[in-house]
Amino acid sequence: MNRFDDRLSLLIRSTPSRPVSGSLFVESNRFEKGVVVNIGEIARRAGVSRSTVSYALSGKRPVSDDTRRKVQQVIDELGYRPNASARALANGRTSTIGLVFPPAGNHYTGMQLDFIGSVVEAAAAHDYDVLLSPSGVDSDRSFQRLLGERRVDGAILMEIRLEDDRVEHLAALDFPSVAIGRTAHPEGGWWVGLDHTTLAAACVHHLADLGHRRVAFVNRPEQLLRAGYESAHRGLDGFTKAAAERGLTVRTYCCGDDAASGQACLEQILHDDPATTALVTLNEAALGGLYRGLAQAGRHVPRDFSVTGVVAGRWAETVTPQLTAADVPAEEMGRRAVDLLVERLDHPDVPPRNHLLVPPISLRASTGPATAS
Amino acid sequence: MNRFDDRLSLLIRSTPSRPVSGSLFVESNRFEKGVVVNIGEIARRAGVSRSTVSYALSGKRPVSDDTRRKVQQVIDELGYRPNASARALANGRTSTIGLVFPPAGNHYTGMQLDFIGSVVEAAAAHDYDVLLSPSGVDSDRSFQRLLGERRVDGAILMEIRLEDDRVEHLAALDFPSVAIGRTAHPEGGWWVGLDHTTLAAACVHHLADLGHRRVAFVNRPEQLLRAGYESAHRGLDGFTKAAAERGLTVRTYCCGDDAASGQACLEQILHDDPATTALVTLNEAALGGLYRGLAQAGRHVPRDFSVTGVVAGRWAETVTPQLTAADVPAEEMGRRAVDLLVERLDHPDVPPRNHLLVPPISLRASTGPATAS
DNA sequence: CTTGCTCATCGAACCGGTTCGGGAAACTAG
DNA sequence: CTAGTTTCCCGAACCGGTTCGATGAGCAAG
Repeated sequence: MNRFDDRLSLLIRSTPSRPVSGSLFVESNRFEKGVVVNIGEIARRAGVSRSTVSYALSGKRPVSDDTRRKVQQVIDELGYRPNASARALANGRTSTIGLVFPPAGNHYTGMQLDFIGSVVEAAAAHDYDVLLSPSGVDSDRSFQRLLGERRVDGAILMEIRLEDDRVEHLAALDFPSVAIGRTAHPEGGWWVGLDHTTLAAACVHHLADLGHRRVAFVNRPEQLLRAGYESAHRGLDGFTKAAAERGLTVRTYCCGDDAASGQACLEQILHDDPATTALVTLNEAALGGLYRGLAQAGRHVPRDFSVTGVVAGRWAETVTPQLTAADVPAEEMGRRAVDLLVERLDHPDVPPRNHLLVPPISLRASTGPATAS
Repeated sequence: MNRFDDRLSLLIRSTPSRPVSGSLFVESNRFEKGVVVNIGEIARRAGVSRSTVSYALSGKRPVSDDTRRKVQQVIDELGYRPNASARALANGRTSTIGLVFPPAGNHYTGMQLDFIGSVVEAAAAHDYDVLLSPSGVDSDRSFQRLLGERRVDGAILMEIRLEDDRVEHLAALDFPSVAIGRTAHPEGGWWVGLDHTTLAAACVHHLADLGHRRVAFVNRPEQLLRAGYESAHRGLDGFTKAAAERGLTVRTYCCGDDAASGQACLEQILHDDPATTALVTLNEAALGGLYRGLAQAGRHVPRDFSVTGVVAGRWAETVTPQLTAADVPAEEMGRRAVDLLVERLDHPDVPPRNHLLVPPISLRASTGPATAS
């Protein structure tokens, strides 16, 4: 049985399930009147050659108005759309970008969701599709597929580590990619970053200005810190230095990405130093648990205890009282990453560009002056 | 300048940026020793024909051990991976599934994130990639790309409406797809659904059993209800019928997908009927706001007021007190949807299958007996 | 009536795989 | 030694587009 028979049998098999005639689905290019609709069929019906159809569509060479109209009419009639694989094979571009993020083993946070959403929308605006690749490290199979099999024109990397083999690898290959986050040596790279150092420091200064002297830092899980996640490290750095500068007494904690861990972490904090009056956190997912811990310990926020940190704005507003925090502009970051990548794809020779964002602290309701103890 | 020159210029241009020699990246099949690595190159180096290489890889015809070893050795040496577009063109399968979800105009909820994550992981386990398509309705450009241009082998649809043109369209085309959700007439379709009717009713019975007589229902945004979202409709139905059955006094509300709307909604509830002692919600994103509204009204949960609903478990545990709720098994639903789709792709002739899930109510800390008023 | 030029179109090659039919070599049986 | 099988591999066609060089028609200038 050759390939065409196979195609026919497909047609025949599908027919009984629902009559195809009558309802004209312009999107189908397989079931139209029992004919395979490809560029050759369009050419035949329009009475021109395949190349003419191609040029009529792409506009890369002039085509007379008459034939363009005729071709367009046939295309509309049959609902023809050029096959993406064939096009990709011929011109070497897939019109797809890869979005690389770590697998969900460690739960997704709300921030990641915001990134994904904004990347998809921004990509759609540029006529790119987005292929998701759950790859934490360079050697993941999914990552290999993306690059080795040329499934995407470029990639956006999330959850960057200070030493990130994925970033280095792509840079060495000169493969078009943009990182959401900075490695330890971001010079000459393409990325969109958040200045976690400055933001964490700003939180410390905010609390110090309010008179807090004993402050805890709630970081992402230890496993991520050990893996070298940049936000965890830079945030910790900024916190530590600013706290030293202001002469604060501090303790730092790692905390799992879920509510239960947050609650446990808060209990630990108050156990280690009951005189603690404030905390700074990077851990969005633990926030609910931290609040719960405070409530159970009888500490009222913000009267007895102040909470702040670096969190996506949308989630900071979910808790009660709303969190005073440096709002992670996830939507903007995703959009900018796509814009950079598209620019890089369109102009392969432009020098690397990047954006380092430093959003201000949004004053909401979770911090207040330290009460004399 | 013909295509090969173009390729060469690419090579040349990329060279100065970083020396390629020395570091051997087995994933690259473009920059290896200045030679394009495709199946022909493998064949030449192994001293066999292209078809032999293909058969050695696919195993669709026997190949002698000697040549197989030789071919494999060359492949390993050069880090060859077959081009996905070419393969897709030749055998008509892209090894990609499309995940169709509405654009973020209406914010993403945590539940959607869980779906996306689990679908991506399950797909990876079956060696499929996932292409994201932000399409609410049939006519979206992104949806057209997916199908018309044959970018995917099959699709998973999220956020199903009772009358959903996307579902009907795909069914009419016999295009392999699985819905996460049920239309009004789900018979004979492929889907994974949640029995919102039963779950909402279970919430009502739970509250009625605790003695509550005046109960509010907080639904998804009105816009979604009008659009016909199945969860909003079926949930409302189940709530209304069960409440009638138990003789409860009820009011139903629509509420925006964010904390501020939740707070406003709760104020409205207490304004409309201050004697209300409990609510049922489907609106995960508003949950934080509902809690905040209750706190500000001086109603303690669960002593003065009970809250329950249908919410992804992970998010029910984020609020304080933790929500007693029917936990949406998002992870399981995503996984099952992928399993069904893969089955359908592998065996085009098996009859439609589906799963209707009815998770139990998880008793946590947000409901309690009604206090005599 | 040629020559030269522009414009519109065509045919063929190509992208990088898969698949089918056929054929040479090796092996078996008579 | 010949005829029939089996084993392994090759060449060619094909998937559905894009792109390049060539060609012929139409037209203006000489």
